[in-house]
Amino acid sequence: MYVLVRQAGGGDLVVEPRDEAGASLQPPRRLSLDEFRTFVAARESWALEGRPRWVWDDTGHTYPLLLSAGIRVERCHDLRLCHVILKNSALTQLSELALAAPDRWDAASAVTADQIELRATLFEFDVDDDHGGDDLADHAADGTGDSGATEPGPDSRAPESTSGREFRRQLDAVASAAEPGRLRLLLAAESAGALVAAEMRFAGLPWRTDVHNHLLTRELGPRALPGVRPDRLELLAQRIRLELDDDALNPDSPQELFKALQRAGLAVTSTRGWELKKLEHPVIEPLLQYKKLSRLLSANGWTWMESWVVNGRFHPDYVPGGVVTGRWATRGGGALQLPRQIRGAVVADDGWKLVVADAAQLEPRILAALAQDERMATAGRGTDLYAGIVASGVVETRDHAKVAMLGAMYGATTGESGRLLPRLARAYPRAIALTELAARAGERGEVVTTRLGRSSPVPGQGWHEVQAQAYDLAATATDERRARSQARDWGRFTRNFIVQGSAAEWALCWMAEIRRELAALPASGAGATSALRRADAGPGLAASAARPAAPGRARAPFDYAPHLVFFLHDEVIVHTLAAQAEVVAKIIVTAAETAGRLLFGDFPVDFMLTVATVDNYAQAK
DNA sequence: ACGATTCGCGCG
DNA sequence: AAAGCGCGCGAATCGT
Repeated sequence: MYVLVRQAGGGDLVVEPRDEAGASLQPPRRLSLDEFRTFVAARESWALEGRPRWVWDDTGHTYPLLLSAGIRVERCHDLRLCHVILKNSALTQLSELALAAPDRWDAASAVTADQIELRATLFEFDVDDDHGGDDLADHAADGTGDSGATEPGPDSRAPESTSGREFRRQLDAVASAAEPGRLRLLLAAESAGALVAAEMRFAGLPWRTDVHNHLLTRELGPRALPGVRPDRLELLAQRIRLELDDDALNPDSPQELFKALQRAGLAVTSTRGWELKKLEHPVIEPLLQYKKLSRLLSANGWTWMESWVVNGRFHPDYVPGGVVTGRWATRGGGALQLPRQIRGAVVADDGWKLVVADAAQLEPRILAALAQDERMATAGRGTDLYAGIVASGVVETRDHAKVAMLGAMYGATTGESGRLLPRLARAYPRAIALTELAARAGERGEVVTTRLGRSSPVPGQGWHEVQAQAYDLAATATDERRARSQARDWGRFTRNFIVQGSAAEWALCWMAEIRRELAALPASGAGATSALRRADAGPGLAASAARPAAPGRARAPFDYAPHLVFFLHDEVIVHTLAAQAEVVAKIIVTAAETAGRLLFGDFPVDFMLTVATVDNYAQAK
């Protein structure tokens, strides 16, 4: 069963039950937020199979509102995210949805990205009453409570909402696909990811600003006024000026620095760290040190801390489906780039633990399964995959195995990676053939598709023009070179797309399973409550252990039950009461196995995890 | 003066 | 051009 949910003005919501085919079961009803909470609670208490899938335009828009009202749902269907998948998927190319002219569902992603400007107003959500207003007027007339007053179904006299139409269009598209099961799983996983993203943002990553400040002070020296370098940074700047004999040099300016390095007789082509590292000169060491520290200051210094950490929690804005491959992106705060240097500031609350889990060599394992390459899968069975490749005698060192594999998946042709590739191809012909196949398709401008059915974008108009130009009679050698190079670029993209995209699907399934199992844990009850009480009573603990609900915010389950707090492509963190850490770790491991089966059935590939139960993130790995 | 682009570097 | 994929972000720099 499905229930369509739309936000109405004044915080009300309009609900409309739909059957498996998307047909209306009851006329839409308008509910207040309180009524809606009761409505949801009743249905979420049903057995899992009976629980509805809540269908709405945009999880990132609607769900935060529900979360702050203390409402959690088990599963949803995110029309915006699912539309993008179905519109582009090679599996639904002939569906009405895919063939339709671009409409507001295609513009939706761009619009919401601009609309949502929550940086300064964490947790202050406005109800959207701009779109769907026309439908609302009709539905509002139905009143609340008197279900059955209107004839249900698409033949209903009231015009169907755009969301309702879109929903049925999406169900039709899925049903028309050759293997609807794959897409169904993908849409469910994508939508579950959207729920996770909203919940993680809502709960936040535990962040100790005092520890962060301590780390910064130790590295940089005490905080300085804006525009002034902290001591240690200034000292390094002085040394750099001295070594390069340039009193006025600003080491932050690549131009100035480049000239100064040249003057000092260093043959550099840029000021990049990796290039400097190869040089011998007294300025190199302080310069590299300076770069490292100045990066820390500008990217994750005190300013960052003050803008992104609220009440001991970092609330990054995750963007599910933000990357074409299906990976998440983030907006603001740089959550996917938290440098190792400051991970020590991610500290579990007192009496709590962080369970940090990371999928080991995820992408090569995904490749092995995609290609049904049993030899490669065997190399990774029960062990580090790269070590397994070494043990099979394919290459000499783990480092070689890794660089060769990455090169195969990214399309490296030169250097060490390129040299090792033939050995990999001999040992794992199926896997390497698959990457080559994907690359060739991309070079021809064709689309490739992930395991569950997410397809790569078609190269833009400019791309085709350049290709066409190379075939013109008047084509110059430059035209041809440009076309070839561009084709190879796109080939490397599609080569990587199938692996990165399928890995992203695995990760979504993994997370969805974790989320579901965590929610199914028996309420931690006495243990949790007493832990919180103790913390409340203890003066030293009060600040972090018992997190009082922020003003105007309902107390969410995340304040006492184990919950996901971070996700980074192939890594998750669960924040949990210490007593439950062990069962949480078990859930995470089992979820990885389940995700593997969901994607690849019985194909015997292991998805190994590194799991660590720690007090702070820096202790993991 | 200000938006767009480039550089450089953090993460997977 | 590091050696190949995908990102976000801040500061410097470019362009108008």
